[in-house]
Amino acid sequence: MADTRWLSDGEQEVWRAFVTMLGALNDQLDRQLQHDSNMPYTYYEILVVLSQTPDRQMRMSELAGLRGSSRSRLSHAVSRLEEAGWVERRDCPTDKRGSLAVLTDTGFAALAAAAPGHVTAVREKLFDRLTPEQVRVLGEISVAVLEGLDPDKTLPGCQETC
Amino acid sequence: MADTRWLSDGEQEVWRAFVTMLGALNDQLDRQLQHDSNMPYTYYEILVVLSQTPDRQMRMSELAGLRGSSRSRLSHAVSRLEEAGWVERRDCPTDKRGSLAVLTDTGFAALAAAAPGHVTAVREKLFDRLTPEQVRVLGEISVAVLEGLDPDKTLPGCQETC
DNA sequence: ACACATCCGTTGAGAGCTCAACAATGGGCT
DNA sequence: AGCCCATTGTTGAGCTCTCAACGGATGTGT
Repeated sequence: MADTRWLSDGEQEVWRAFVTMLGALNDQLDRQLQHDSNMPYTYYEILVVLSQTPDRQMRMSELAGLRGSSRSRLSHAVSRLEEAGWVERRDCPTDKRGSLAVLTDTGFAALAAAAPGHVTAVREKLFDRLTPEQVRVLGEISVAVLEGLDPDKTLPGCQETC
Repeated sequence: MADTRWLSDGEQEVWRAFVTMLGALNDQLDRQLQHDSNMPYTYYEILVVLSQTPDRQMRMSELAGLRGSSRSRLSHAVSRLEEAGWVERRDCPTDKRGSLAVLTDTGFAALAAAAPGHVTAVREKLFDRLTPEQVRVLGEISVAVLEGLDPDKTLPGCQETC
C-alpha cells in the first residue's frame, strides 16, 4: 500500500470541483422536487420508468436492476409510493414469488405535474450552463466511467423494456 | 408552464448516462470507505478539511459552509465523530456562541489509514478511465455548473483557511 | 441602556437508505 | 419424486440527512 498513486495537483482541483458540483446539483434538484411535488428524486425516477412501460407496470426485480437500486430500497420505496396512492402492488401471474409495481392514474398525474418543474431545473442548472461541445464530452465521460464500474451496471439495455 | 423547454433526444441520453454514472460512482466510493475504514464519505471529507488546517481545528459554522453542509447535518456528524474519538468539541474563545471541531491524533491516524484506499478507488473508477483532455473538460464543466448554482456555493475560497 | 433582529449551534422527529436475516418459490440434478 | 441451492421480495434495526423549532449570544439602532 506504500506505493499509492496520489492525485496530481491538477487532478485534485478537478476532483474537488467535481465533487462539490455533484453535491450541490443533487441537493438543488432534490430540493426542487421535494418542495414543489413532494417526492424525492429517487421516487420520481421510479415513476418515470413505470410510465414509459407499455402497461405502466414492471417486476420489482427488473425495476430495481434497471436503476441500480437494491431490492430492499425499492421495496421500501414502493411501500411509500403505495401509501401516496401513486403505485399499486399486484401479484405476478407467471411467478408466484414475484410482485408487479403498477403506476396508478393518480401516480401518472402526479408525475405529469412534477415533470415540467424538474426538467426546467435540469435545464437551468446544467444544460444551459454548458456549450454543446461540453455536453458531448460529458456524455462521453459518463459512458466511459460507467463501463469501468463494477460488474452489473453498464447502461441499462432496452431489450426487456422496449 | 405550458412552454416548458423539454430536453432533446441527445440531451436526454447524456442526462440519463450522467445520472446513472453519478449514482454508481457515489455508491462505490461510499461503499469502499464504509467497508474498509468504517466511515461514510461525508465524514471522511470533514476529517480531510480539518487535517488541512494549521491547528487541525475549525469553527463549526465555517466547516459547514466550506462544504455546503447544513449546520444541523454537521452537528450530528461531529457528534458521531466524537463518539468514534476522531474529533473533539472545544469552546470558541472569541465567541461564546461558537464551537470548534478539533481533529484528534486518533482521528488523524484514521484518516491517514483511510486515504490510500480512497484515492486508489477514485483513480481507478474515474481518472484512469478518462483521457487528459476529458479530465480537463470535466473540470471546466464542474466550474461552469457551480457558478450557475444558487447564491452561496461558488468554489470555496481559500482566504479564511489558508 | 434597551429592545430587536440576527447568528450560532443543538435537538428531536421523520424520511430514506443499507445491511443482514428471513419465508416462499423456482429450477436443476440425480 | 426428492434434494439442494439460487432467486424473489419483504422486514426490522441502525445510520445519516432534512426540517422546524429552540435557547443562548451578538450587535445594531435609538
